[in-house]
Amino acid sequence: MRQRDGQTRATTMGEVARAAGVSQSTVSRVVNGNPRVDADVRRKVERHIRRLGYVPNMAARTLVTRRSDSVGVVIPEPASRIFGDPFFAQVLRGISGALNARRQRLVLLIAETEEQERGLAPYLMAGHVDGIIMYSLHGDDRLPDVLRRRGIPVVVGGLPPHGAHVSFVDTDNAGGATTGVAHLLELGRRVIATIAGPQDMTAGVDRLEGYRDALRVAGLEADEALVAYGEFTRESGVRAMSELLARRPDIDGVFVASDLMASGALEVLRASGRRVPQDVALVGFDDSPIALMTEPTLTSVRQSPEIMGRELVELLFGRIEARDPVIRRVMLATELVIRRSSGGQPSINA
Amino acid sequence: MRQRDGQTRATTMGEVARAAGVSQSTVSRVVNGNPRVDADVRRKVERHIRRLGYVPNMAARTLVTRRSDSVGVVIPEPASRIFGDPFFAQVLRGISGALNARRQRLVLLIAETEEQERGLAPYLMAGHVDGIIMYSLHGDDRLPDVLRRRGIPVVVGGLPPHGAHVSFVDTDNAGGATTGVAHLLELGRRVIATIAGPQDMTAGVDRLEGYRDALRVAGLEADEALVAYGEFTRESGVRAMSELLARRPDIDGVFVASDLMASGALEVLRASGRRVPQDVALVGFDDSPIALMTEPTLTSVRQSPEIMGRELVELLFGRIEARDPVIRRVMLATELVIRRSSGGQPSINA
DNA sequence: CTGAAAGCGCTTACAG
DNA sequence: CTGAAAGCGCTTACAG
Repeated sequence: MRQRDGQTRATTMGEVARAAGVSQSTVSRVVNGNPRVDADVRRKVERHIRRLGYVPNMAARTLVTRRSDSVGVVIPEPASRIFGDPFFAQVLRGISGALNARRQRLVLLIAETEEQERGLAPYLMAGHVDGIIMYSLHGDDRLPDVLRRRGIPVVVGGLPPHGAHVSFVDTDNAGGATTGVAHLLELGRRVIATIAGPQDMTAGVDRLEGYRDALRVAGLEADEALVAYGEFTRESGVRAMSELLARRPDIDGVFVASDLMASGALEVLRASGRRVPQDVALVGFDDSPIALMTEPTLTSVRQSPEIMGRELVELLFGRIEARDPVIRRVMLATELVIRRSSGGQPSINA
Repeated sequence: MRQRDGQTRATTMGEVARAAGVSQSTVSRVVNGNPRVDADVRRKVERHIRRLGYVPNMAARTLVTRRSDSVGVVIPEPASRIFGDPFFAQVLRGISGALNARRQRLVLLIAETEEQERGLAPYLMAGHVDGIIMYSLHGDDRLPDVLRRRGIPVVVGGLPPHGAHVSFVDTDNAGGATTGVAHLLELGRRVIATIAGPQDMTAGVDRLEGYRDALRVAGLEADEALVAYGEFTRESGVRAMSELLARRPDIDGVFVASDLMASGALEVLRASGRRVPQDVALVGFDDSPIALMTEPTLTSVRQSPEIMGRELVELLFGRIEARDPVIRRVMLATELVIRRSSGGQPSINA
């Protein structure tokens, strides 16, 4: 049915019903796979649905069922990180795959500023999504809690900075960092610096804690001159490594809280005339595709962003479907992948 | 209002109306910023809206206005590429930013298989989105045309493989490739190979054509032994470079149709004992963040994925709002950014 | 400027 | 197994 504006008006359920000589209720039952429909009637209705190109109107359905079959994914992160760091895309892929399997849609909501994030709240509460996944939370982001209080199912990737009143999936950041630093210690490094992540994110805090734990266990005293901070970007890795070298030129090992920052650190080390790993051994975090692109390739703590995405979806639907009020915490293990930047014995899976 | 299941039932417009002692029509006018409302009445209604935490139900609104205020973004691409190649995220960012500015929502639809893509059609036609953006099209993807015939506004990133019946934004792939190869020629290279992209994508075809044009203009004869094909992934770059070296060990320049493939090619060149750029000069395409991570850094043809994203949104809303039936083609310029992998005089913007 | 009423296209008891 | 009817929460002529 063509209208003045060239837009094709969609066929309605009532039209299908009339064409097939049945009631609208029957068409609805056929469309929704209700088994209590006579096989012949079903076939007839299906034929007319195909012939007329009928597609159910989602808005009408949502209005009555209160299910939109879509999930909002909120990433409060500025441009600079989202498109530089493979992590975001990988988590998103995990989410997308799991959602596809459930025939649910993904509404992507990137909030580059706090103001934009605040603007999201009304939308998220308007029933356009059945549940919400957030990840890469900063500081005291109140949105998860606001949504939860509204009764909207929400789950979070990464331990929320101010504790969790919602279910979340986290990586064993501290454990992973400890393993990375322990590796450097085993290789005989003794002046081990770290480039930590942002301290308003638990991933940043926990990886730094893991670094400190490993040194403490090894009986090495903590030296704040060996700690520099970045924002999980390449440029901040460049800056942080320069600072560290200026403060402690005798550094012989560096644990960097992300591969992207490690790639920046590597550049600075090389520019300073140091050989990696001979003079300075380097360990990154993420085991992202970047780890294979640098020269030398990066030893890195592998996390599983795709699995995190998948688990977030499972957790969310636990809440949505079972109305499960329990707060669940899923912790994902890490694994050290040894490559050339540390000079260790390469892993099989490197 | 708390229900049995702990879900908070949303306040309706009627409840706000009753509380404020006005009609539902008036509340609707206030919510939608209709100017024909008495200032005092408006204030009173707004107070009750805030007090009750009223948020309009999108499904109900969509049902009558036929506008969902959301846009579907369809990327028909397997996992391997989407999360390895910064290009996708960058285009997405451009789209997301432009959509945010218009207060429109982004429904992300990743189709990893043709079957999944087919499954998208009913959803896209169910009125859940006001328009559709597709990019990274392969082969004879019929979806844009199917949607167009349904009267659904659709625009495409990259020239559609089988010609365009829809508006699109494309990069000057051929021109960019020609510039890249001309750069190698100017540096005195004479045995210039190429790693082309997939030939079921116009970006792949056009960049190869640009390579051939540049050689033809220079009076060099075409040699198919100098052409290898990849799929815009790092691994395919590794494979293709190995093939090329086996066929023509005398190669002294390579134009690679993407930075990700170039990073793979670089690894093979280095492993073969060749120095880059002294023995083999390398030019990539994209000027993605990867170009800065390799050693040496990559000379590359810069394209503007974020601008592509933004332009796609503009084009789409031209269709949606003006019911503009004209097919528009937007062509984005490229720029050669010279870094160390080609051994040329570095650009200021490198 | 304001309100009563119809209608958007579905689903879902309810009755048969 | 099938149908008539109510209702989901809005917007929008229409009348005043």
